[in-house]
Amino acid sequence: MSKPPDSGRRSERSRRAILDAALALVGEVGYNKLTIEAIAARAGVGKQTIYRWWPSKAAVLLDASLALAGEAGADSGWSGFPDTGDLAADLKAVLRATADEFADPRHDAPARALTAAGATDPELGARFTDQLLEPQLALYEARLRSAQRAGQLAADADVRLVVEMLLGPLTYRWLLRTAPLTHAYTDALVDSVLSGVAKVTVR
Amino acid sequence: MSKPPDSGRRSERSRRAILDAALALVGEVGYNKLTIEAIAARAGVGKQTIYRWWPSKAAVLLDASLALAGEAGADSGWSGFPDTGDLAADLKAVLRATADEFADPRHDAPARALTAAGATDPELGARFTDQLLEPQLALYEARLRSAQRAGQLAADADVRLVVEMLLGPLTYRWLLRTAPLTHAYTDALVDSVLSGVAKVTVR
Amino acid sequence: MSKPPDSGRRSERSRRAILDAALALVGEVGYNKLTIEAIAARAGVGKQTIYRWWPSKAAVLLDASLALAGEAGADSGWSGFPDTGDLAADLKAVLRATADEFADPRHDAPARALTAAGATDPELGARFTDQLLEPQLALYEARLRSAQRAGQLAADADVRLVVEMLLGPLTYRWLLRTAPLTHAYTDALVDSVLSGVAKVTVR
Amino acid sequence: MSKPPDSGRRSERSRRAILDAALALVGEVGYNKLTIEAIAARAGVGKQTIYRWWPSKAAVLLDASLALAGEAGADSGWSGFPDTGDLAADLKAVLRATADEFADPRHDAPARALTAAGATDPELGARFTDQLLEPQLALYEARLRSAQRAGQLAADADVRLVVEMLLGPLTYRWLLRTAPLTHAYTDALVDSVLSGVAKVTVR
DNA sequence: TGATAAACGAGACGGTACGTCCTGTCTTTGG
DNA sequence: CCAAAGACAGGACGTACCGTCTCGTTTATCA
Repeated sequence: MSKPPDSGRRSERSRRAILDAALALVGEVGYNKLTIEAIAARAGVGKQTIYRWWPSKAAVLLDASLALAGEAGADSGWSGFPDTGDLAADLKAVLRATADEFADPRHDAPARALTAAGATDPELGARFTDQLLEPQLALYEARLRSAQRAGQLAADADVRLVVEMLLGPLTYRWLLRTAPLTHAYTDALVDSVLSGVAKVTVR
Repeated sequence: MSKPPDSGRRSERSRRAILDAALALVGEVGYNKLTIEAIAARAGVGKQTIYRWWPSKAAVLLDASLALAGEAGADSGWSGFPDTGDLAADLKAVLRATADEFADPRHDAPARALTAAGATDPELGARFTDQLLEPQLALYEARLRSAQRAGQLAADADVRLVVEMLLGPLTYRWLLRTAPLTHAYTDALVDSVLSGVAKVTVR
Repeated sequence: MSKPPDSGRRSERSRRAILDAALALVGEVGYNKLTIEAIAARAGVGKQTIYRWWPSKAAVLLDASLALAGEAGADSGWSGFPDTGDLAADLKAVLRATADEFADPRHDAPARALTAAGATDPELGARFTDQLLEPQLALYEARLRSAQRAGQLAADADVRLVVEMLLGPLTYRWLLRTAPLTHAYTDALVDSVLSGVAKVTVR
Repeated sequence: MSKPPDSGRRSERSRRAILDAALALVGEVGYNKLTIEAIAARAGVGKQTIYRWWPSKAAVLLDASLALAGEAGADSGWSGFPDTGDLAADLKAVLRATADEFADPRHDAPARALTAAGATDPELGARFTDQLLEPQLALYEARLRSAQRAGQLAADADVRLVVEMLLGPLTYRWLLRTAPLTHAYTDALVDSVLSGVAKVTVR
């Protein structure tokens, strides 16, 4: 029966310093060499203050990424998903932006670390998925449903499957580094997903 | 000037024991808690014998997975990729088998571990990709090119992109555990990739 | 310029609870594992209330021992040192009582703790000596001076030295646990101190 | 079932460095502020190397003191206890030397630390007594028995008691710092112990 | 009889050291 | 003459307390 700490007394100053230090360090030394001790030292904080509020370095990084995502959203005024009426164009725009984001080291390092840690640690993976991933996927799904209503997407299409057809290949390339993430690639991906790759015979 | 060890004198007995111990332990305790010391103890081997031949625990696991893949191939008499002439059927069969393999804990644990480690460590990732992944991708590509020659696949389709459209979503679901890998899912994936998801208007 | 706290507002309830907790805990876990945090928890008191009034756990224990000694004195109606006119008998009675007290765990634990702490920390040692030890020694000295006036003790004897000859060996055995503290031992000690151990030749 | 380490493989170099560092540090910062971490750092040794061979910092210090005592004995060619035939003179010489030793900070600090630690920790105390103290006491006892045979000491005197009458008061003054350890004091002590302090009436 | 100021309980904080575990290297020894 | 066994220097782990510092909450004078 360990009692949870009183979050009312929590020091916001320390919380921010820890998240900032974690983000900075994961970029500098990588996830494997990231240590709680180094985060504490960089943040000017006692180790216990980290252990009091987070169960692992992965959890710290998850919160740091959430904060980063929150700021990024606020900064860019990205309230939602574009919906110009042209599904292909909208998807291409978003996938290009996503590819660019993956190319930015500030996001790349923590995103890789979390994805990898989540793949290995189911509990963390669940939190990662729920808190960071799903909200994004929901935006895609909303846009796709709008397209369905507009008659641009097959009415019986599995919206979730379509999202994964778009993000799966992109994530695959990014994570496994099998090839660079160019705009040409994401554009081709959108086209292929929408129209299929089988040879269309005259009917 | 460290001299590379004489691979002629290498003990096959120890090598196998180490790989087996690594596979067993990664299943028992997970990758993060897998230690070289435990592998050595389980294998009845001195630590130095591991350090002599592998640079890291990830490298041990990579070799262990290669050995496992070799055996699996030999066991099942899987010489190649089916080519019955029906592209969709062949892809569905292979993707079903792949999904089943991901569901087998003996493969799941090391595969997750290596994918995660490779995502974080570029050098290991490169070896993982080259030695384990690419050979498999090549089989898909060969089958797809055969389909192109047979007029079942668009002649201008980017074969590599198509492979990623098939394996990307599958890997995405597996790695992030967003949903279970059912045969219904893989079948739907193949269909969607081949025919596209956009509403086909009468032309 | 830190202001000393206002002792008028001091909570007697807390003071007693702290001293009691300290005595109880030193008996349970020993001095080395005695912590201010545990004392505070046991006493149902904030840590600051301890730090406000005592500089160290040793100081707390010293006050606790002083209180204990006060009570013990009050309980047993021990106002002074016996003076029946028979020096040897009086000393034996007191040394027996002292030996018995050392055998009582309620006194043994804090006494050992304070003696040990005082041996290592000169400042604490000085307070321990002045406040607890010297008052007792003074009683011995008074009795011995009375004996000198009665012609039972050599007029030129160094009274302080004699006290140490009585308490030194006793303390030595107790502290170093070289042998049990029996009444036979204390009796023999008194006799030996008074008459000496050298063979008395006929003169 | 933890296995004891193989003492055959022990590094003599590390052992000496640890003992030397412990002695140096206990003199510099005192026993309470002596930390295993500091000893390891000063000795250029991993902490584990200390924990492998000693259970506590007190045990390290005990071994260090044993080594010191061994050297001191070897250095000074102190083969035994003087036996000139004059018991009083011999005892005075040895007690003077003992008092001088207690005045030497190199011996004072570790001796205090061990005595205090042993008073609090019975197991350590037993080792301290057996390994360091008893061998010295045995020398006193031998000299006293020799005096008994020579008719200088009462034949029925408890030799152990006499030793404690000599060392008890000395130790008492040293440990509690009630008064300085002068040669005048040790001389008076010897005389008082031998001839007693009671007024000798004409017989 | 309230106002107000201090001491109080609670406990988060920046730190230090603990004792354990593992890393990767080096050394000894037994088959 | 290897290779197992394992000691070594190093360093991070997660925990326990240190002594300091707010937080509200009692108390308990004095205005």
